[in-house]
Amino acid sequence: MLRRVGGAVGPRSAHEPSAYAERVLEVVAQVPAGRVMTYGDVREWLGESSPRAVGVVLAHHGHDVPWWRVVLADGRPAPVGRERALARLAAEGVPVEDGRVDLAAARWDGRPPA
DNA sequence: AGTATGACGGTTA
DNA sequence: CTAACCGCCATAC
Repeated sequence: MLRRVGGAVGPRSAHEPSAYAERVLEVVAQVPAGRVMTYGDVREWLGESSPRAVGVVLAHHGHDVPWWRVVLADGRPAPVGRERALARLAAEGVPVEDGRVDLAAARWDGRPPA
């Protein structure tokens, strides 16, 4: 799992992600390349929270996780950095059509790829 | 401590 | 098919 990237695991900045936020980041970090997940799916994995909360967490602490693999329920990337996300997704081989990910084909069911 | 905001989702019009 | 509204809940101020 992707713990801190800054080296030491000890004391970090004052704005350390809460346990809840880490849980969200954890899930997103597990999404394999070439696959995507919706905010609602992440929420389902967590068993609680709400898609909005997931978005807020990613917006503030998603810098270290493949946030572009988390898309809206309709298959479109989040409004912020949508271009960047589409480029990344396409590069990973995710089926994208007219700015929308083909969820039927790329939606990750949470099962290990291998 | 209370209020406002936001990388959303689903329903209704 | 598109547009608008409400509900949701952690985070920021």
